[in-house]
Amino acid sequence: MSSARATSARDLTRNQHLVLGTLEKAESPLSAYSILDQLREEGLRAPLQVYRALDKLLEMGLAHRLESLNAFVACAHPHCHKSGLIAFAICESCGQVSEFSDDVVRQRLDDWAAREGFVTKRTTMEIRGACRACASAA
Amino acid sequence: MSSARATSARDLTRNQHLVLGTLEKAESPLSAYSILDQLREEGLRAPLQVYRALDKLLEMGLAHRLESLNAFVACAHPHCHKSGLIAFAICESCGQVSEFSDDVVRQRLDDWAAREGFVTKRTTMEIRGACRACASAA
DNA sequence: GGCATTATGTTATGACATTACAAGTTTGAG
DNA sequence: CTCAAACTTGTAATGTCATAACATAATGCC
Ligand SMILES: [Zn+2]
Ligand SMILES: [Zn+2]
Ligand SMILES: [Zn+2]
Ligand SMILES: [Zn+2]
Repeated sequence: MSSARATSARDLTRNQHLVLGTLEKAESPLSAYSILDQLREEGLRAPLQVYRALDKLLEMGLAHRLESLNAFVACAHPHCHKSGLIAFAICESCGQVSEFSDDVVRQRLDDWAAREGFVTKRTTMEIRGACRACASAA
Repeated sequence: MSSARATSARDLTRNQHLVLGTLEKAESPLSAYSILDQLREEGLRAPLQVYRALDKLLEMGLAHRLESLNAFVACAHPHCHKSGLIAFAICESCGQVSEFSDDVVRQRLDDWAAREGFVTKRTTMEIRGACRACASAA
């Protein structure tokens, strides 16, 4: 099998496909358990089924984990993650998440790491606050 | 009462003092439950006693929460948090945490927020990897 | 004292994540 | 084809992190 959709390195399994679909339809980050609840009628029953799918999706760069929320989102830019450092702005009012990157920031952190001899494996950067719409509504 | 130690705005309560002391003695971030375990002999019994103390310590800037670990550390620079943005480098091998700040990074994020109309409340920035000692040992 | 405010103690519960084991699928060597 | 290795899935139980709800005690102001 395996026809068109070359998502990344390989095709998705059924569970991975279901989980990613749920994340893509959502307007806000979802916890693993709320993903599970939305997929009960598809036959999923245990948290591990979701966590296993999420692990692979994170590896492939198709989803991200928001550490400050213990929640997950589908990647907003599946095709351009060259930067290597992604930042998230999370609206605490409406839940919307914006994904962006900044080469200057990446460079400054790389410089710091080089000076300190620190070998970076992964960086998380999360800005919490209110998006334009919610900020002006308040 | 209340003599010398003007930690911040006010003196610490007994529980706050115990929790902060535990964090300061630790060489790595501690979870709330491991703080609790270390304070059983001081009379603490329930998670909430620790979480309440931590909440106040975070407010006062005497401790920080590491979102990517669900753990807490004592602040390394209690007297100079003017920058408003603190980054943490966490060694996944030895657990050591370095706390630093970078005005250029802060400025870039402020600029992004200004462009987007995003009102920032709080920013977390955590670099995971290996410190110099552990990286060269490996 | 009387009353508001703040800190504490205790139990129960909720939310997030993993361990351990069993069973089914796929794939490819022989 | 047959068998076994490698991988994926299913399930139950457990572990870890955090808060809700309620009761009690100390503190400070009038
Ligand atoms: Zn992305
Ligand atoms: Zn919003
Ligand atoms: Zn600090
Ligand atoms: Zn180290």
